[in-house]
Amino acid sequence: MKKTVHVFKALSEEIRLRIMALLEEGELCVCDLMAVLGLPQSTVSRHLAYLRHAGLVEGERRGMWMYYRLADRADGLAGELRLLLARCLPDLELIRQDRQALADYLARKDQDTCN
Amino acid sequence: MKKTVHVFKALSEEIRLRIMALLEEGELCVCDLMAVLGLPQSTVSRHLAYLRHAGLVEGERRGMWMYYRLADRADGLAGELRLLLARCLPDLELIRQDRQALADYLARKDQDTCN
DNA sequence: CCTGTATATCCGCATAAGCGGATAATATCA
DNA sequence: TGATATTATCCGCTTATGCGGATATACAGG
Repeated sequence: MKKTVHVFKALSEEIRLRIMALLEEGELCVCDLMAVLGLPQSTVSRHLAYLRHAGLVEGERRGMWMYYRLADRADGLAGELRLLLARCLPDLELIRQDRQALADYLARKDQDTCN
Repeated sequence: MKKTVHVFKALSEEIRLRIMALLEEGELCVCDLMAVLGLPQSTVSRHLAYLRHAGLVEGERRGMWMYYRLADRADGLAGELRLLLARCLPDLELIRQDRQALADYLARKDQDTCN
């Protein structure tokens, strides 16, 4: 029961819902999320840690970067909630804005790499 | 977005999840929930108010009693969450115990009425 | 009205949770 | 090893949340 409550708590915060929606687009590192959300690093890392402890997200270090993605083998509740979020979050204007900001950011990032 | 967060907050509390599971069995008044959960009246009423404000539950006064039930016309998110809870909550031992306690309580109640 | 019952709300208190700058830990590269 | 970049954690602070006794409100019956 504690675990169930913890999963719901993890999703009952605006920034964490926005992060979940962004990770739905694919894995991202902390600095990607900082740039798109416009939030300080400690805030982003803290929320990612919360989501990770709830089993909703998993991280993998590659070099200096920590890449986060939605947890693959999410058990019953977490898995169902992921599907639910995928259906319901795009209804929210702020979520759509974030996803557009992510697309813009990734385009800019790729372009810079070519310079 | 605030509404979405509010709905998740409503479900990220043990007592409120237990209440949701009990109301899945049918409408109940505050004193029924007090008896089954073994909690003081102010605590039960407060949690019911929280669930009501989140649109997950609705109440109807009949005489001296307020009967609460799961909200019928739950919109997108609330509706999806109700289905999800119906699937996932019975996995939890505490929830099954509560439902058994409810069944016992209702049986006793009916019997007393016949006296 | 007055009394008793059921429920909602108020209140002060204790704990939890979010914030973001500061610091520590980890990794890369010279 | 030293300098730099990325991320995690610590810290003090503020706000939010839950608690349950006390009080207020709503209703039924005399």
